[in-house]
Amino acid sequence: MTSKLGHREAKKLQTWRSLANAAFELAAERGLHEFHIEDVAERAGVSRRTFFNYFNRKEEAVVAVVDILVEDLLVEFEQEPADESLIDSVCRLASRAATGERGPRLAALHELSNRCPELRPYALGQRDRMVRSAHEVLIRLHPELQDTLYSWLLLNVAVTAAEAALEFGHTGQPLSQDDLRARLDEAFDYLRNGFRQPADRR
Amino acid sequence: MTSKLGHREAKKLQTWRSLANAAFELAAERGLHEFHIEDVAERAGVSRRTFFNYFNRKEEAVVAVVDILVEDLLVEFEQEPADESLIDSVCRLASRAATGERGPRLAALHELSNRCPELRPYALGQRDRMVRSAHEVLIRLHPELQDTLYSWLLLNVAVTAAEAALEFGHTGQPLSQDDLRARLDEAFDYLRNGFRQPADRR
DNA sequence: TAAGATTTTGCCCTAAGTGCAATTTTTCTC
DNA sequence: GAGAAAAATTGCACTTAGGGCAAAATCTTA
Repeated sequence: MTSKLGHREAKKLQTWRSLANAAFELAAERGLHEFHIEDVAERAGVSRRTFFNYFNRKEEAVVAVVDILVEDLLVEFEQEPADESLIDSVCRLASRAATGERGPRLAALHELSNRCPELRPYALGQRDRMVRSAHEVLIRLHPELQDTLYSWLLLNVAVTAAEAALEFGHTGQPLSQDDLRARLDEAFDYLRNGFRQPADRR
Repeated sequence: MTSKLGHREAKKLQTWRSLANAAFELAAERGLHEFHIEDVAERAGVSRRTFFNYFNRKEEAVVAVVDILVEDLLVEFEQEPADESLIDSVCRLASRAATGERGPRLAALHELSNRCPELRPYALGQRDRMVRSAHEVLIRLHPELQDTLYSWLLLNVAVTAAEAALEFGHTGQPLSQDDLRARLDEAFDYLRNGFRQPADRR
């Protein structure tokens, strides 16, 4: 990740991460409106003006933690066995995204954007960028799928499925890892076999 | 729509629409940054302060036109024949959303949010709210699907399909109605029959 | 038509957001 | 390793967003 970066770029990445983490923590602790950009800068050990060199608004910084969480996912995705069914690869990708250590932090952000409606658009923007990055990787792995509806739909649908699995328990308490995996399996079963009426399938 | 509203509420709706339209027009004419909220208020014939009684930010007002475009769609959706396959209903809903007179304006907003990255999060937020509204209608029609992954996934996937069909021609010129319908059919074919590899299907 | 409820508006203040130039930090070259 | 070049950080100034508050205007109801 940080492997081949000069000192300068490493430091930039470092402050970027500090700012993103600080913003996320503050939002999680106090709520989106109960802190100022100056607070974020201070916690990140940097000046207010510098914050604006990295982000345009508070909300952007808060959701940016997702980038930190998923960057290694894309690397793993790029190394999937090429002979495997694409949908299996994507399914495992989505599964890894929603489970493991990532789960709690993603869920926290998710809950945060439920509590603060102003945050939601930016969370969605983040999701959108994530899908596009994944799509680029996918096209690099399968150039023959360039400009096909299939590739784009598959990824969007996979992320939607993962989200739905995450969000589905509207009950407040987080899902267990097993429950989450079961939901993901259900969702991907629809993807594999088509959206017939649920009644048809039972 | 406007049928059973008192004079007061009708007027509120009226100014809401004026503001949304004014914001959208200004954004389309000049670009998102080349006008101020004061301009929106002026064009809508209302004070600057009043703008903030309806929207929190410029971007919200710009994307709000979508609400005006889709409100009648949901009414139609609610009146679908109950004995029809749900996926057929949803498919027709998506098709109606993307084609006809709505198409150009939705495409315009879409293009606008490509030109102005700051707008994109709010466009996504709008889409999200739209899906949720549709989901509420769907649950009213099919209460047995409440709290199922199926209903939520189906709708998300349908909208994604419609969007992908709209967006897919990245070529600048808008798609013909026939092309668009063909893409929608392709997308919904995946939904009906599952996401096998494209190669498996030909 | 008068009292009550709701919306609009103006005033004012804080914080967001940005250009610019000075300053500090890193990189490059010899 | 010293000094020039490049890039990042910072402070300062200034415009606009965003929103609280109370007065004015408008609508509703009896």
